[in-house]
Amino acid sequence: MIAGKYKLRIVWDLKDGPLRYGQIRSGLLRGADGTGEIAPRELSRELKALTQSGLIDRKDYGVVPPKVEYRLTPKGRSFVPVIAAIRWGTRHLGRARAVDRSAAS
Amino acid sequence: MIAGKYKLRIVWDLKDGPLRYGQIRSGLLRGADGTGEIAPRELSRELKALTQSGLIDRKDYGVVPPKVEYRLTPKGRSFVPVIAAIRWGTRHLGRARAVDRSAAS
DNA sequence: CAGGATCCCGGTCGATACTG
DNA sequence: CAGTATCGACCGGGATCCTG
Repeated sequence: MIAGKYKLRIVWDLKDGPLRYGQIRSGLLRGADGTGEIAPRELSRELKALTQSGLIDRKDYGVVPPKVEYRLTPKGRSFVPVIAAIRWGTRHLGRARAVDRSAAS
Repeated sequence: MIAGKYKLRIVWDLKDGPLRYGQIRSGLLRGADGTGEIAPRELSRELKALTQSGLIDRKDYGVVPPKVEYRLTPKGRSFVPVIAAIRWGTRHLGRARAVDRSAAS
């Protein structure tokens, strides 16, 4: 259900409110230089999978230029504490990648 | 660090005490009929990775026939609650595989 | 008993180009 | 802006056989 390289990070990034496709994409940058970002195809697939799993919800505003927002469903929100636990663990076990701009914890 | 198909289950199974190679293997059976168990190569690799990550500890008794025990390190033990959180989540989100013989929770 | 060696399949993910 | 289409590399993992 949460398999995939970005699913956890996506859900985590959505915990503070809805984000648009491009915003999610920006949040997943691997390098500060912009190289090696997530391929649109990949982001699209992960979002689709998360939607089908019922963790997130897709809202298409049906306008041009396109505007689509993704937000957590209740189910998705119920999963956030689990991710928090994972993050807590990883932070204490070394290895944390700490790609967190929200200065939580 | 916990990537891999069996790592979480291995750590989880070790939470109640040390287990020998064969015991871990038995605990990972996928079918009750014994078909499709984990390949020894795979178990070996996951155990090696977990050892290098410092989550488990390998104790070789150096006897014949071979006897090797694996146990959690403090670091590994500190990770158990995280797995518990994951299990809690999955149980509440559907999808739980519930391969649990310890009747916990 | 606890692994190592070998072969190979399939899924995941990356890069690039294109579009309503 | 929010995706799709296409091609291909990587590698996790399965099956089987072998060994100190």
